[in-house]
Amino acid sequence: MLELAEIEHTDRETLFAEVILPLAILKNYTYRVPYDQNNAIAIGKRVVVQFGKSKLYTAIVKEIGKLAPEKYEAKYIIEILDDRPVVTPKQLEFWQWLADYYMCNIGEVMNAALPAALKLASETRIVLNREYEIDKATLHDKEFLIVEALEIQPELTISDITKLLGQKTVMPILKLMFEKNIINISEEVSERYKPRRRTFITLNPVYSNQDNLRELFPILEKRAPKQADALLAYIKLSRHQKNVTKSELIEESGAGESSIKSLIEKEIFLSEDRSVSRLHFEEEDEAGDSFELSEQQTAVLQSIREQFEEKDVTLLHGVTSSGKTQLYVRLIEEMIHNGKQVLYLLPEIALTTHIIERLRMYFGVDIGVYHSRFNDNERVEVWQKVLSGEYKIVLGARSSVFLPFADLGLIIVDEEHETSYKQFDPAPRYNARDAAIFLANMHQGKVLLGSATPSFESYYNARTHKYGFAELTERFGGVELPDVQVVSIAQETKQKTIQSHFTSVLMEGIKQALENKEQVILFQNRRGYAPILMCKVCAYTPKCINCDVSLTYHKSSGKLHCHYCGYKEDTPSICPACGSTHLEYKGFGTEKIEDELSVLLPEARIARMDLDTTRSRNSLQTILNDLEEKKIDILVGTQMVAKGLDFSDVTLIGIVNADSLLKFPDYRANERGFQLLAQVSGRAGRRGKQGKVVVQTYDIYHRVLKQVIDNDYTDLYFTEMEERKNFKYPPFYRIINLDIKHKNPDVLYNQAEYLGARLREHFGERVIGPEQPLISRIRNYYIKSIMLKFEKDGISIVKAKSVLRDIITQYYTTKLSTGSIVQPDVDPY
DNA sequence: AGCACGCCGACT
DNA sequence: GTCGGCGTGCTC
Repeated sequence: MLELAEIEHTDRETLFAEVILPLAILKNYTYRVPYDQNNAIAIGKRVVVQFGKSKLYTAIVKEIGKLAPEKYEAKYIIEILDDRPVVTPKQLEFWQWLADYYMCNIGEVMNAALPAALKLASETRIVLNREYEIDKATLHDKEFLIVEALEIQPELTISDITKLLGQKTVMPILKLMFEKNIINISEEVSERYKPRRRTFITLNPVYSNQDNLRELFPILEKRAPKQADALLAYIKLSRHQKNVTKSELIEESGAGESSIKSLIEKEIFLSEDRSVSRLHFEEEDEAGDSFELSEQQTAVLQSIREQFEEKDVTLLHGVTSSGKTQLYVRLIEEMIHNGKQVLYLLPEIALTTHIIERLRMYFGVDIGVYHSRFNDNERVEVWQKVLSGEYKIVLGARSSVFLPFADLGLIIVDEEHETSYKQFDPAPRYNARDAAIFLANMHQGKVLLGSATPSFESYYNARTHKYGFAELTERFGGVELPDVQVVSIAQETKQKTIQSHFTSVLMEGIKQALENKEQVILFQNRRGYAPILMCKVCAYTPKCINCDVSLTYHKSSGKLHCHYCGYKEDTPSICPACGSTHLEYKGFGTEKIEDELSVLLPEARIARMDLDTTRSRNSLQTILNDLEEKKIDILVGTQMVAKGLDFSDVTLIGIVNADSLLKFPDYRANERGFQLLAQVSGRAGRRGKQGKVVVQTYDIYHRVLKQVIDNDYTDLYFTEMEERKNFKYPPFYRIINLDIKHKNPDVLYNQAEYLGARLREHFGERVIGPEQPLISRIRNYYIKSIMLKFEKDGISIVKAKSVLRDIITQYYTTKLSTGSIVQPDVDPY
């Protein structure tokens, strides 16, 4: 196998390219390079190949060689799509590492890594780009044909287009049309991420001279009184605010849009369109503007720099609002100065306009932003700009570790403990935080992990000096930590002071906040209305027909929903088992909280934020806008409200039921519970006013609650670590889970037992199970799981994985494995 | 992932 | 007697 550069005068030679196909298949496949393409082929370029009887795929060239495969006749590459490689050799190495580490196929990694528009396949659907006005006169014949066809039939697949044009090579045409923005890839959920734009009005500087202004007034008053009103309103508004928007001006003056337009035409007003942050951050921005680091921040920054001298990874433990972002900005600045690239990773939900604008403010517009709310065109654009080196800084979610960086100096992983960094379905089941560490290492760059509540793994690595460690203990600008109050649900129930799900303490707090025109967030970690519908007579509960779970009642749809497969059915009015009409809703979710609260507080403006209300287009931004504009008094939400969002006027947070956070059967329950509670609590309070958190629970003496009140992370850490050690859990042990699935539970039982036995032959006591998971059937597949616990030293994890891989491969060759799926999950959550 | 080949049930 | 169900195996 050789590089292009080594190949000279190869016109006569036959070259073969080993390619990666975007499929979950075990091997890579070798294709023959057409003679006239010998100079065009290169590693990292995309090629179109036929795979199987009729399918065309975009594949990536992994290696180029001269030897013809012995056992088969290689097919020809149909075409080479790129003039320059779109994937770098470093990325290919990274892909291979991910595939090995997370025990999946490199094709699956490719699938996750490449934006859809870079891997057009024959079943990819093409649509017209509605944001582009097509001038048909400029189109070539074939482009014209495609556009015409798309006007009749809004979606065409690539094979449709092949038939339409009557030729096999359609990709170059489509590629060109894609680049000219004529067409788009059809996506089910392509939600264009639009920054909010506002028109700002300023007075022409000519009129800052009082005399000129005095001259202007009488003329306007006479000829256009409305315009004079607008001008007056502007002067009034600008007296106490820096920026005046057009809409504010219209509202204040009572003048119409047209009056303002004429003033702009007369060049009395100047207008400018600017995108504005969706969230209120004036106070924080002020802190950012002055950009003076506190004494502690300066010391910590210096300490991080020193630790980077010796260590590749440093953990920054900083309480909420301690100004971690300001340190990041400093470090980014230094890296850019040294000509290196920086990747700033954030959980998806925390990627709001605010943080983007803030960084753009510091570093100008050359910041790439990459997340799933971007449509595919935009994703490809970011990809290309990272590849060309135009973007030095990328701000992105999990998948941005896949961008084609050339020289990464630093990766910042903010909120490093966030479980959303781990992808669960589909493969690759990778953790972007851990992948980032490997990626940085490949570039000889550094990693900074930041969190107010670090994951135990990272904290442990820091304590054992594998990672560097730095700590910010003061809240920036002296903002106080909120006052956390634990309230007993049991006691209030006994005293009958509880109203539906709200204790008197919480209720009083809400009323107080509403009176003060402050905002409230209520947190309930369950969506829907009621998780269980139960017959009072025979205790029957409706279950999902595909999964082993009870159905959740959703009042908004009036139906019972399955949260695992999406199945819905009508709510029965009589019990299907015994015919009784006494059906009762048990438990409660965000929908019910919202509902009951609106009865108790009819005048309050209540909104809900959970998966159901944010699924549709722009709905997340709408909710955030409404909150910012004070159109919402109380926001009821799931986890979502806790993750990285900052609302400056929220003074009260209510945890409706803390027990559901702390009592689930998982060794991480306490760690997660603490993180979530600490995070939600961090949302309360603002400068000059201490926030308040009310935690409702049945178990007021729960250890973790005390640790939350005291904000004592280290106490949590040490108590939990003792258990982790005793029960052989991370960070002392590495875990690999095997999920075995089959449609028939009896067959599955035998398969799982067989696999378990085979594994035990090699790994002995390290094998736990097979066990029945909490939810034993999803989407009609029964599930068994086997857990493997490997001690950190004494066994090579690489070797163990290779043995494991062999066992799975061998298992698939046996007749017993028929119909079963084995899914490894490395470092599961 | 697709698609074809292949072996058992309800239909013209 | 055939159409078609989806189980299984292969794709350079």
